[in-house]
Amino acid sequence: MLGAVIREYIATAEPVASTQLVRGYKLDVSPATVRNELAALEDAGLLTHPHTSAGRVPTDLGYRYFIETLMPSPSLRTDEQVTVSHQFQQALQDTAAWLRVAASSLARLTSEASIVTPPASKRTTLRHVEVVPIHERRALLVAVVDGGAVRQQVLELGTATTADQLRTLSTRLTESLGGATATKVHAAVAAEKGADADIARALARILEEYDTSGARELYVDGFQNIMAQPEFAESDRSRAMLSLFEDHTRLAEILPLDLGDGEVHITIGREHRHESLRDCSLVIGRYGATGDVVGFVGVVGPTRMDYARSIGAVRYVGSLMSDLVRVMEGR
Amino acid sequence: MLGAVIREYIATAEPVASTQLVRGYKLDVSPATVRNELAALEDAGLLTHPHTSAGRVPTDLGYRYFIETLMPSPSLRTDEQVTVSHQFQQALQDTAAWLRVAASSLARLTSEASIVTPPASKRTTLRHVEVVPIHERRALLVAVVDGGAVRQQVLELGTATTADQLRTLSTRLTESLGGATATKVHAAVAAEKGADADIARALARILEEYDTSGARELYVDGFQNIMAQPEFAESDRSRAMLSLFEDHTRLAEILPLDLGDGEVHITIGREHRHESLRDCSLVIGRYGATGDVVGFVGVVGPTRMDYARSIGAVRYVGSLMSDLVRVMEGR
DNA sequence: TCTTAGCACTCTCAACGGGAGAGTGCTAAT
DNA sequence: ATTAGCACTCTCCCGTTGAGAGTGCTAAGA
Repeated sequence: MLGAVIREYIATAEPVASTQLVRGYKLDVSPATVRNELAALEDAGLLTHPHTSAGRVPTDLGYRYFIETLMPSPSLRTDEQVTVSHQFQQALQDTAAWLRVAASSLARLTSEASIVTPPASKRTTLRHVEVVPIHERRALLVAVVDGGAVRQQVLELGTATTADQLRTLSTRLTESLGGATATKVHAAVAAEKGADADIARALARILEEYDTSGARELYVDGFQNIMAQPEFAESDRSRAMLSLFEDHTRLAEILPLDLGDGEVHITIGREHRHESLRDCSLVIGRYGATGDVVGFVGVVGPTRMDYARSIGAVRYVGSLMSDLVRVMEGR
Repeated sequence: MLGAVIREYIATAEPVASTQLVRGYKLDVSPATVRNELAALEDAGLLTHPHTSAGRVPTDLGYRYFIETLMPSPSLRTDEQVTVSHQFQQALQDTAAWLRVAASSLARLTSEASIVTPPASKRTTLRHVEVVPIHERRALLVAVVDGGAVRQQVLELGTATTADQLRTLSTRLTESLGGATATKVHAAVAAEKGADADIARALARILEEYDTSGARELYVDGFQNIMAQPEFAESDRSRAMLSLFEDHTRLAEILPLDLGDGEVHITIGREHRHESLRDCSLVIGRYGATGDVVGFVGVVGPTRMDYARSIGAVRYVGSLMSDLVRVMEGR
């Protein structure tokens, strides 16, 4: 019965009436009987109604109970999986596009807003260092880190340096610092002298930036999907959410950093700490390979959301992202 | 007088009444006189009023006239320039952060939404090629292009290859293809054989992607600023705009691709082709160095916007971005 | 004991109307 | 050319009203 109310409410966004349930689900009982049942569910705290003569609406607790005991097992249709997986194949070459593709796939699959963070690692290691000449006293430091991400930085060189010298330097740095963590690179700074120490310091900083597990970057897509929902009709609702996502420093407060691999974490309505997420639910999954490299994919929408679908989509896209990370790790 | 109406309307978002002008600007005439003048401006098409007994509101044409003849010369205060320039200094090292910093600076300066596109070039040249080993049969192709942008791509290698072989290959590719445009790289594909031809093809594709002048990427910030404005109280207004910015393929329709260097292009309300920008104005500037490398910085807001401020901010941030591009070009 | 028909009750929502207030346009006087 | 005075118009707010929806309760029936 609770399932029927939730299904109906998800579809219509209107409070569900007793007669509506009898008709819609061909129940062999009268509306009055249904009303009794609904009243019981309301006493249990799983439903409410906005005013005396309105139909029933699920509470946050109702959704929670539904998800944990009644919900059909979440999975995508095979053809949807194929479509998404195909898009990932296409983006396989261009690593910069992965996160965009993940976000847009999730948004399209669920018709909600999606969020994706880049992979971060607790102990990022350096894979390759290249110093590319720009000018005789200026160069671009390109660092490829474990997981395949590339970071670049402009270097001001103290002395004029030729391309050949830079190439030698690159080779040397890659060999001496390849596989090193931030702390190891820091240790190596002492061994280097003069300008090279500056470069080592810059590398250490780059690695450290990756080590901070809080995501500094966030890919959001499909925000307009949820803005179209009636619960966001007043623009200050969506504005509050948008401001949360535009301010990347507050992101860590949302992400379930202790999430296990392959698990999906769901927060519903008032379970959130943030006032602005009061009427929203988050479905967040973790991706990554060894447990060292970790990123998040998720879906944001009104509490009235198709949880089975969202969970299925988050799981699937998360698994695809994990595959990509594994590819970049050389497995 | 037009200036006074516009100033007042920008500040209050309410239709401006004759008495309000007399009081606010200490005019030595009666409200009736002001009304006569306002009526004349309305006949000229520079003002309207929403209904008979309401104050005056500027028309798109009114704003246009204001900008072109009456507006105070747009520039930022020195301390604001210093603040922004300082933020750019801080981000100087991390090239990936430039665009983010530009977008957030613009948003903060103007309290509007800001848009920034990455620099693109009509004839991108290759600066450096590096093939980084991931696995014995898999590598990461890292290409540094003219302007300092870095693109990466996963390569499946036909045969097992050692790190040393890849290093030699990188050096050879950098030397033979350094400074080459997409077409030249294409020509070189023929000369290469086997797996190396694949790599060359990938490089050519990367360069071509940069050559398409339409921006594929867009940094947006401060969207919540304009959502707070009364003209966006109904959420479908802002939703329409958001959908325009989320769909990057439609961006080229907005950007004034033929804009001269250092110029600022302004479109007001119904001057836009897009229905969803009907009540918005865009202030867009171009940045870039030689004219080869080109990107856009801009501000989006309601037509009721502080144009002087927006133009000043766009000009200044644009010039800072141009400086950065010049740095990356080695000058 | 469970179900259900019947009915009173409550609350929302849309439509209507009137009155206050704001601001204009016009006219006539200076 | 300016302006005082005034009628006119339109919005906005507020209270009222009636229809409609849906419930809760009660009492009768299986």
